[in-house]
Amino acid sequence: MEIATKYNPSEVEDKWYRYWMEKGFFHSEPDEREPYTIVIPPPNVTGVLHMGHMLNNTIQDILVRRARMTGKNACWVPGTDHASIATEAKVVAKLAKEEIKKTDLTREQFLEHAWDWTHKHGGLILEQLKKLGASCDWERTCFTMDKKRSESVLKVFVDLYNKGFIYRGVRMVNWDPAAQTALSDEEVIHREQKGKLYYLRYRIVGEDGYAVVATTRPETIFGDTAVCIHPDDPKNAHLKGKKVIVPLANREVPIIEDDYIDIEFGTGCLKVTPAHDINDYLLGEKHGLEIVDIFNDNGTLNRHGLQYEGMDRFEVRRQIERDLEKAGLMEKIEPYENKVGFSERTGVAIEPKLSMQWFLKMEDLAKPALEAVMNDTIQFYPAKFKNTYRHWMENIKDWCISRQLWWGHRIPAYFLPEGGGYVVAETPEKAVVLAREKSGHPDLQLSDLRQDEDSLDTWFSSWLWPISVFDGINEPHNGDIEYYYPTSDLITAPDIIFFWVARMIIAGYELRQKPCFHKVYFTGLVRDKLGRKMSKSLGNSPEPLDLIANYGADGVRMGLMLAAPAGNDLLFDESLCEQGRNFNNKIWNAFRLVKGWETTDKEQPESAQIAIRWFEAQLAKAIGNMDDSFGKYRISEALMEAYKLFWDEFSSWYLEIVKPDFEQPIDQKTYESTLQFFDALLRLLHPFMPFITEELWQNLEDRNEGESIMIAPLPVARYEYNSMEAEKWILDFETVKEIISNIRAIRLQKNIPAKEALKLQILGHCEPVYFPVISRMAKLSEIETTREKSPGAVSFLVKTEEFAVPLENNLQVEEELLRMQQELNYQRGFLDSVKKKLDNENFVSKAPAKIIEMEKKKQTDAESKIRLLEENIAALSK
RNA sequence: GGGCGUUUAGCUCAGCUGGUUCAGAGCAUCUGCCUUACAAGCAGAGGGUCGGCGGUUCGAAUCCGUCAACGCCCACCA
Repeated sequence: MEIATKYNPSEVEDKWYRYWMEKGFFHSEPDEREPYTIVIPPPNVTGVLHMGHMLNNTIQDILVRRARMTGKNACWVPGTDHASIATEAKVVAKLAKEEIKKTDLTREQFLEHAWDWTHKHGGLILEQLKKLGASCDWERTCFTMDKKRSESVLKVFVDLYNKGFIYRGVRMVNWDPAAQTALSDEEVIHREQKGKLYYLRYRIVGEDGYAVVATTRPETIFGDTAVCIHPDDPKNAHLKGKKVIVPLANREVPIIEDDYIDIEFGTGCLKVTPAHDINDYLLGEKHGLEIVDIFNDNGTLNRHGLQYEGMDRFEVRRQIERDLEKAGLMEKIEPYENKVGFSERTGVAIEPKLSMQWFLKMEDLAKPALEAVMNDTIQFYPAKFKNTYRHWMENIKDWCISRQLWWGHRIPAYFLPEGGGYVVAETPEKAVVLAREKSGHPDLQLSDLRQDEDSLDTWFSSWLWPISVFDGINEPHNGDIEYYYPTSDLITAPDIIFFWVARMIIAGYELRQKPCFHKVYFTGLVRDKLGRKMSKSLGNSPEPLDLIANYGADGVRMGLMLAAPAGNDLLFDESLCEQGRNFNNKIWNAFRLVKGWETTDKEQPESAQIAIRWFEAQLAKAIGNMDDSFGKYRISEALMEAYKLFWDEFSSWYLEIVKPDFEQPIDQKTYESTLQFFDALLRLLHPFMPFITEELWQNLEDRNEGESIMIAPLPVARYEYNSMEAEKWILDFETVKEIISNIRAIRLQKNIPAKEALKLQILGHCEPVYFPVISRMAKLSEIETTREKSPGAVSFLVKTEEFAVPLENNLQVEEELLRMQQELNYQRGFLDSVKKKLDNENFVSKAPAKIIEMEKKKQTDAESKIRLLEENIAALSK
């Protein structure tokens, strides 16, 4: 069979993915096996794959594939999120290009456009995941706004409303003037801003002079309804009880007193704008101040802004600065840095705004969810996120769940024709029934009711995800939810710990009285190799599908996993994919070698027997180490274990030992063992690199239709983890490797060509059973056990045993002497330090016996090494 | 302003409850090899006073204190 010298991923990836799909290997149904469940963090329905998705989904796929191979019934549920703000913004932008304004459309018309857009661009990201090899159960694909999920959302809303957790009220909320909707606190990002601190003069009514007020937002003066000072502030005491005139607006407002004021800040005078600042709002409430809202929903000033009406808030700030100066009402301007909130989605500065919104009371709901994480019912990896979580949960605020958007789940509240009352119901039909009851009008019709215009925060559907994907809200006792819930692992990024993770846990306990998952693995952020966040604007994010095209899906997966210890950000560089690709190639070539062998019934060489015995032990150890690493979610460590096992132990040592001479056949026994090892290695590697392992596994032996490595069991170790016997074979072999490496080093130093066979003299002890291996790997013609080495032989020590390689005309005696002298000096120094320790009475009396034993062994070893070196030096110097 | 975390080889990171897995791994680097599985490779080698200072201890990368740098999260001082 002719096989190319390089692995070509593109030739096999699609083929095997199709095969897996056709055979239904990804699909799961409840059965008697233990379930292993992951729900995907649903990406935005119209989003495209980025490196964060690649990382996140690679990890999920590794865990799912591994679980499947350990005999669990693995189910990975995929799906997408309707992403209300993001998607609505995209649709609005698209309409704008067609010169259609959202305000010109009815809700129904707009939604039609939005669904068109969703159907056109939606789900692309899921297709991209298939290229990565994701073994999702595609038959279970969900969308947060499909029928069942939408019904679930409404049902939960009604349920929580009826339990008294949901209320409606006027509150100060974060207003996004671009999206023109309220946002939750979590959707606001605070950033340090270089701005100015303006000192404005408020003329005192009835006398000369001013109250000087410091503000960062002079454009809000039109909303001022008071100026506040500290009651104990001597420098502003003269203002007590007076009134001042708001500059430009020429309105009189009272001076009020409150100890909320920081006397030291600015002038100690605060302008109070209850409509546009949360603190001012609270002050206003306390002092019964009027509330003047000066902004339109889009961030321009309304009629209260007088001559500035219709201008944008920032434009007004610039203009008002000039106008105040002109009017002589600007005392001074200082540069100033403060934190300003920005919309996570649209990036514009948030406007605190009073408005009527729907809220979810969080305090009681949060309690069991906090408890579950604190007592490790739900475990976080890494655990440091427990702190973050606790802090948030202990200070949790009510969740503003209404959004002034159309794309989303419309709030199922229906207003009565008169009196401002409303009813909450899952369907309009039920609403009518309730409305008739509530209003006392039995002939009330649906057309008499007006449904709330708002829709729900996207996260109000995402937080149900682990339940809703199994339809556990609509059908709380169906077979799927009973079997798959609680889910096993959640793989996500820490930036949505509050948005999503915490709220899912809350929902899990409130709606099912159970955790929604057992373990949460937080991935790091994917950064570039300079540590910068990958972003479109920086242009430093590689295109995932291009990477796959260049390095193969397996190569990219490995590149990501090599860089990704749990919880740390990973500095991604394409060279990591190169390393992944190289590894693929290594596996490929090992396969070429093994498959090229012809077998014979001749006897098995001793060296092969030794190699097999050793590799079984090495394999067992690696399997144990990998189990251990997976148990701790140290996936990159598990991968590195497999990587070294395949490359170093299997390829460089095992295969090199058993490899027959050129064009010679191999004995049947060794061949079979080798195939078994290869099979085991492929299975160990399969979760990391599904495609190449399937391709090679299918060709390693004759397979039947319907067989696949992805449903094969993981290899079982022949020895128990850390078994003494296996340890001995491994340790012995380490010594053998060291002997071989020493001989190879001598060969290189002395410039002896590979073809020239060398002789080895063993002066110390070495088990003869290893002679064939040493002879073969070091290319020896003879091994001799002797008491005296040949003159001119180069000697070396392995542990405390001496070996020598006799050389015909070794001219570099000087060099040899120097090397030995250096080694001697080192050993003497080492011996001194050990002796010093053993002479220290404190050490001998306080250290444990085991440690003292070890120190004594160090001493005797060093002494014997010194003796040997001294003898050798003396002999050479003659 | 509070809280958390990081600092170990050129780079990315392991080193759990102090002692032969104690100074490690991968990559990169250097040297020699185109040795018929693989140059996307093989063989060999070099490289760190474990951020600084102080303390506890017979013994500290590991525990404590302190300082420094960086990162993240939270917070309504205009």
